[in-house]
Amino acid sequence: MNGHSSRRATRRGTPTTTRPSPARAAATPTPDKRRRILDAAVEIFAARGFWSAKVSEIAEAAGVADGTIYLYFKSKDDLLISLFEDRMEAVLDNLRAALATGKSAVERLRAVVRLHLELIEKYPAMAEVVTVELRQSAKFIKEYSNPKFAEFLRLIARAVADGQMAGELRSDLDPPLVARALFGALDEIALSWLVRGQGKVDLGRAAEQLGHIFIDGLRKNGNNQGREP
Amino acid sequence: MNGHSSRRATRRGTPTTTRPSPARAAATPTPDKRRRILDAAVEIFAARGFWSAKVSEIAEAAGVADGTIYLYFKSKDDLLISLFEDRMEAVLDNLRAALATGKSAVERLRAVVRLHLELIEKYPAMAEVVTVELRQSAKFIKEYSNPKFAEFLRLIARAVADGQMAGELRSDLDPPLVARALFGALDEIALSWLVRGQGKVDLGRAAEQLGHIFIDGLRKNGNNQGREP
Amino acid sequence: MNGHSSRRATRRGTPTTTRPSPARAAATPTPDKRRRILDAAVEIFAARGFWSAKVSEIAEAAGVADGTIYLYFKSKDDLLISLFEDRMEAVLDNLRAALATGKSAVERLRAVVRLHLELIEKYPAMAEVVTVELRQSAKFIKEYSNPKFAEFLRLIARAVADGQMAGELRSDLDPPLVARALFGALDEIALSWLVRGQGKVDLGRAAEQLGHIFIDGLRKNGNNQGREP
Amino acid sequence: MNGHSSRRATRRGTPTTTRPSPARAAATPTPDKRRRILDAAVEIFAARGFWSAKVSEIAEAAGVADGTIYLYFKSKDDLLISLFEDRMEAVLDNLRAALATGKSAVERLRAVVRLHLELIEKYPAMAEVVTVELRQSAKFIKEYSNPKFAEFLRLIARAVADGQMAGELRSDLDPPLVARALFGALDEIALSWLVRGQGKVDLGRAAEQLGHIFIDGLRKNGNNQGREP
DNA sequence: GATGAATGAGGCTTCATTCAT
DNA sequence: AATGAATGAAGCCTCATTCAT
Repeated sequence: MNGHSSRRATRRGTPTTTRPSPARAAATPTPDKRRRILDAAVEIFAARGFWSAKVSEIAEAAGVADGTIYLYFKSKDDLLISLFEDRMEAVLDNLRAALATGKSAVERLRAVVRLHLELIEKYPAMAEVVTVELRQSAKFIKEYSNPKFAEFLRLIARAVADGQMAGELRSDLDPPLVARALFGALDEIALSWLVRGQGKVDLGRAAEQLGHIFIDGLRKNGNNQGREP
Repeated sequence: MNGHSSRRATRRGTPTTTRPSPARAAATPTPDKRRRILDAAVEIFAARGFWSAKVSEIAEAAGVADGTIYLYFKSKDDLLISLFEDRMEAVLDNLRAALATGKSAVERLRAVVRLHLELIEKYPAMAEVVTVELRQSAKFIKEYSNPKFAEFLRLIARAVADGQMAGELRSDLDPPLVARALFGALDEIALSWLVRGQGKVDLGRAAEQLGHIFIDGLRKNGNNQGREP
Repeated sequence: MNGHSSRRATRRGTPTTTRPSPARAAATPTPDKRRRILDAAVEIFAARGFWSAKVSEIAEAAGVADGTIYLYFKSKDDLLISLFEDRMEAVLDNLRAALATGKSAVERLRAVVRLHLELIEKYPAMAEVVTVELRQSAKFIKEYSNPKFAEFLRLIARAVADGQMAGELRSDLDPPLVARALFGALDEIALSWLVRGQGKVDLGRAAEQLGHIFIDGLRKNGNNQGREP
Repeated sequence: MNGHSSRRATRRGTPTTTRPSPARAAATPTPDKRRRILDAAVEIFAARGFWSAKVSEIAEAAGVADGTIYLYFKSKDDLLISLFEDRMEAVLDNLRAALATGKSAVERLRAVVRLHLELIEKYPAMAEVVTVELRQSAKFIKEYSNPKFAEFLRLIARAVADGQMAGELRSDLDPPLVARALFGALDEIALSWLVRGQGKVDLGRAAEQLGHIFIDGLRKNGNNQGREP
């Protein structure tokens, strides 16, 4: 999120302020054009999907000329990749915050679920891109290794492993697999919320229930004693 | 999926020749062209993704002319939709078989997980399309209601509800939400298996663990008594 | 000229007659589309130069759709290359005819000059492309070896060598260098005729004089005895 | 060469600094920017051809900003034209020197050939531009009259005419045509040397032989008595 | 004068779809 | 029904040129 300047396209450096005069906060000629393009791109990609989105639409939404996009990104593909990395950073920050929350593993995992869905709720376009477009075509799933997403899974897996070592969680389960299952569940819930139109699904309640499912399971009279009404 | 291809129709029976020129060898008797096209489409869509796949590639793989595809499908979009519905029928059959398996709700859900992953393992291209392309661009998630997939979720949700009514499963959870969570988890596992290259992930073991997670939860000393080593 | 089918672009073969019925000379659906495109291309390239020529202009001049060009040629570059090879074949045929003409080396070389300029006069657009565009940018002079042109020079050089061995021509001169010098002179004359607008320069007279220069030299009272008025 | 054209008023006098910032190290005193741009342009045009060359490449090679080029030249076209005129001046100077050399017409023409090829050898990039790019697209051959080149041909033609009037050269040949033929031969030799990579062709020997061809012709026992080994 | 970020018109090329055979 | 050559709309990207600083 912060300072992810990767993938500059032209030989010219970042279009920073022409003159770096000390007390010059505003009036920069092109303050954050890259950011404006990224922000426009999330919206357009979310609304129309990567393949249907036209570069010129993004340019228009960003309030720049078509060609300007290519001063900041090598290609339309590069724009999507950069967008992933940029937004995944926010997702990761959110995840890290969730994992820093509680004391017990159980509490931390519940927080992961809750905060992730809250993030989705707050930034639906970002969610759309990260959730839907992420799975996209071979081009981006197979040929692009997606390190940020790998990090996402790794953090969850580590939290699970910690819980196992602390004796809180059963240890006969693969942490990476648990991480994938949890992410898959979260992602599917998010997708249904995005697609159904936000309103038919209550993400807050969904978070609570997802916690129950993963922590205590579906079986009656299990870990969930005392929680049933 | 088995009758592959040929690239040129093997004639048989009546001389379908457009114009009865004497020695006409390639007259194409049109046996099951639609099926051949669908079979070719799964492979191509799975390998290259919907947007990158070219109609002519599918035609070539199916052993028909480009134009022939349009005798059976209205458009490339329609081909994808038809493909979904066709393959989802197989997925649904598989699901129905799973739900008819055991006696208890718990057993049935475990079977769902196991059989679904077995199906994935058996037909990776189909899985690729159903799993990855399904999420595809807004075009198909938003504008197309996808009735087969809805049926898929409904069947699982009903099984959960049945388990709740039978007192086997805790009843404070929304069956539809549980269905989505379970599907999401399954789907993500499937995806990782598809993408990682089959071999690094053991789907059989994954099925078993997914069952534990959903039925008994992650918490130690919960429903899972007696199962830990 | 004859049968130079090189560089077919698509996977489909040469769009030959649909049905090769024996006595079928006319009515071929796409008889010579490739030829029509090449013919249009000479005109457009000659008139505007390769870089300024637009593919759509060529398509229009050929009476085909833009995309059709790409059924026959891989790219605009390929179109130019193919054009060279096609027209150089005509130039080579012409050269071969010239070299087969007379008995003595001197007569043959005079014929080369005369027939070459006659060809230029007859097909100015072809000449423009072969003469001007041939020299073009690095792309086509350096990266493309231009075998037909090499053949052109080789044939002249061989004729010179033959003349030397026959004792007709002085033997202290490099045949390849003589070939280049002769071609350069011819080419420059052609160019000036093309550029000046045909009419100010009399190519017939030019041919005669070029013959004198190369065969007998500029010096007075030399080989040219008896020819001065 | 000197004082050419300018296309932009050269200012003088007042301190040109935009803002008199104290420690401005790279204020570029604008010494000879125009020359630096031209020098960079020869190299770039020679290496990549006019149409492939990018203005920004030239700017970079010249060590100036893109926009600066437009302070000295109206357009990319104008830059090429100016470059021609600039370098042709050098070529003309060289030609004038050659023509001032010997006493007899024959000696002067031999000197023209020799000195021209020596110039080519010394400044290949210049030669590339003058030789290859000169012929370039209709845009520059047809719409631009190229006065310097006309002067080049005129000087040679005049030398030929002088030789004819002095009785040294045969007078049944058109001096302008002889000039074109000689230039064409020279140019083709130069081109082959440029393209073949310098080394495979010996320009010194080529000059000597070209002299023989043009002065004495190819025919044995002609003007060239006593010169054959 | 100098800069270089921004512009935006324009071209090559792709590919879903059509239709004469 | 089947073919596959032809179509032509549309999009990504380039790059000469401008202009605010």
